[in-house]
Amino acid sequence: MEFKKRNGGPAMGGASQAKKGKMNTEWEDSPSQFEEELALFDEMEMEAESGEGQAGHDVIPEGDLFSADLNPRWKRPHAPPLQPISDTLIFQQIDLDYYLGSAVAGMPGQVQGKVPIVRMFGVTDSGNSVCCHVHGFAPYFYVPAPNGFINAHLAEFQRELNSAVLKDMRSNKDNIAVTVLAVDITKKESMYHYHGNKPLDFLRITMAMPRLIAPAKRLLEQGFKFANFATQSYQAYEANIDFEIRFMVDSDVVGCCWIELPKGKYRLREERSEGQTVSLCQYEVDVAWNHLVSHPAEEEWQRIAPLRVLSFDIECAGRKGVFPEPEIDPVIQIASMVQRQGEKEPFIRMVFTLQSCASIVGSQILCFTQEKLLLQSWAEFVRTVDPDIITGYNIQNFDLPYLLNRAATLKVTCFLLRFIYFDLFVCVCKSQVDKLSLAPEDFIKTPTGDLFVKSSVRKGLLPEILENLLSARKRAKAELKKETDPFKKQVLDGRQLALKISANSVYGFTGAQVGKLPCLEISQSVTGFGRQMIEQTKQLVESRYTISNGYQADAKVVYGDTDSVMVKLGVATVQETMNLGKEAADWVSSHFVPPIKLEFEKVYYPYLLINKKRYAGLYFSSNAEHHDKMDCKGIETVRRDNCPLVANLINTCLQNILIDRDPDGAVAHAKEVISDLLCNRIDISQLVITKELTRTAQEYAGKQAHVELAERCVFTHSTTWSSSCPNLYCASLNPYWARAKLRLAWNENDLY
DNA sequence: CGCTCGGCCTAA
DNA sequence: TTAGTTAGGCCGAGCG
Repeated sequence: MEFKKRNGGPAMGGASQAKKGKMNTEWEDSPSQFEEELALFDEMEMEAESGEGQAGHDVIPEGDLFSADLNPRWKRPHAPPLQPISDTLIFQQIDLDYYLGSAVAGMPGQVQGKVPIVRMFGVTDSGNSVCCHVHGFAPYFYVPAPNGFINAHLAEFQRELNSAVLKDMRSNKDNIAVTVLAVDITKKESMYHYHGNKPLDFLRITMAMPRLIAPAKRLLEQGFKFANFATQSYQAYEANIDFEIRFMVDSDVVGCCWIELPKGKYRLREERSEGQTVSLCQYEVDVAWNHLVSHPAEEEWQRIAPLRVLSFDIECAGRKGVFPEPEIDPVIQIASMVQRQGEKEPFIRMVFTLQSCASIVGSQILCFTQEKLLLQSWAEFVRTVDPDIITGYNIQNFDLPYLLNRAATLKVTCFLLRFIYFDLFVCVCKSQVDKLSLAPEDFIKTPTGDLFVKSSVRKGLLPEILENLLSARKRAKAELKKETDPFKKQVLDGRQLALKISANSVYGFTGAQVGKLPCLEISQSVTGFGRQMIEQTKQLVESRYTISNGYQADAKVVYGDTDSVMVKLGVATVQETMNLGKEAADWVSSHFVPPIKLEFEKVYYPYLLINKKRYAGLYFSSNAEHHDKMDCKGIETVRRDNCPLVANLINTCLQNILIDRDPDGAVAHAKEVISDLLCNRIDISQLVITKELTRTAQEYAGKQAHVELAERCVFTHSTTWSSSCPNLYCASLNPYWARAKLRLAWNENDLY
């Protein structure tokens, strides 16, 4: 479940990112509009419930344990009987992992000892939960077959490798008898480089369990001998593929896709009492890996099952100034909401509190006199609600571990919830050009001198992946256009964005030094092409858009970085600049080989170019009458290693310059701020930003810290004027702690 | 004072 | 066990 793995919330930088335990000493929020809405909601809820004969109160008297009978609506929908012989089982898979377990009778694969079993958790259209055990899939990798290797050698190779791996084991807790399940010969080509479209013999080596892949690879690479073949090193291929991923690729399963188990092709585990089932799911089934059907996420298979999402947040009674510790500080409140995927409102809002608590609008409250009962009861609540997804702000790093540790400290029995806690390119070497007798028109040389064969000779793997991604995005965009349901629209928009990001990231991982598919030639060639294209664009634009060609001004490329160029076209209005910019982009594109093209993106007016990777400007994209925003790149205003005083000052000065067109006003403002600083009229919190400062302030805890910090800041500050450049104004502050150097400099020539 | 280096953060 | 990249600006520290 990806949602659970991630840290929630915005990045705030540094160690203080970790969620703080909250103190319950003060209530700072005043009644808000949100609360009024909740009150309204509550009234409606009351009315609805009284019709069903529900209790009207929302605060449950102290001491009551949560009971599943409290509200039957909270339970997952009843699961109708399932007949594997006549019923097809279809569910959306939301989590996938594997474990080592005993083979199940009637399922394929090894029978003896522990075998790897893939486990999928999912939800049906009717909201019933499914745990599906998938049998018979084993991990494998490849090595090139040595010269002279024939089928008759397979058995000997397998036997030798098997005993080598067995001998290599330090202990054999699982009593593994067989390590190498199979070896067969297949025709394959290495993805790296072009080999003249001639697949070679590779040995596909299937192991009994995933953790045997690494030792087998190591033994083969170190030098392996069998039969009459000399000791040699075998290079392993695809030995670094995670078992889950291997399974997903081979069975066409992708994240959160829909899975179909055809009738008659799976078994239902029924006897709960005999311990057959291992999960709390309503249906627990076994299936052979080659019998499950995975549906590509297109059309109706893009829908989302009615997943149950629990979000929660805990409050601890911390000691003053100390981060709460589960061994000491009690959990005093757990607020939980549960919502079904696709519904607008949560159908459960529950607050579990220690001691009494005022009524909270919109929520039901359970009060406890003992913390132990609170935790026990909440665990029971979660089991009843049976969420598919558990989420919350940083719960993975704070709330969940805290609850588990606290429950252990208090010796709460049955707290341990059954959380799923989730336990190329052508695929050329220069020396090969002669060998494979490639004609010059068969390959191209990139700006970095690397050679790639053209797709007419052999289409690479990466172009294939990219084409698939881009065409899938095209389809998603087309569906988005005709879709009217706003919710489905969101899903489709997310899908097309994800596909775009995936396509862009293809380049990224070829540059990774340690990764699944490193290829420096590709990443360097990509950047090389980028540089070349910028250069070409500059030549083209500056040669065509000139006064002598009848244009208003000589165009000038003012700035460019990696994949973009800023052109000063010299026309009077933003609208004219947009028109000319679009025309120029199309014209330049016509000089590039498709699908490469130059796109018009935006107009900056005015544009303050401070340095490479540092500029600001008013950003116009669609409407020439109004700028969308003041865009700042790389400047103090967007950097987090400056105190707010600096960012605010620079921001105001930029507004003066760009929006008000008043550079003198900017200087005046900067002088005023410096003067305020000198006269100690600046709020110290404007200077507090660095981690060190924040920490120091916490240590002092209280006003005393502010006084001390203020004294030190004023004591250490100094100002300097630059005599050489009247437009450069500089003041440095507190060199010891806060990086608070103010700098404001511009040159009229830099303003476009 | 000027230079280089490492640390940090951003652009793309 | 776990991992996208390079280019580049600015600051502070250390050195001669």
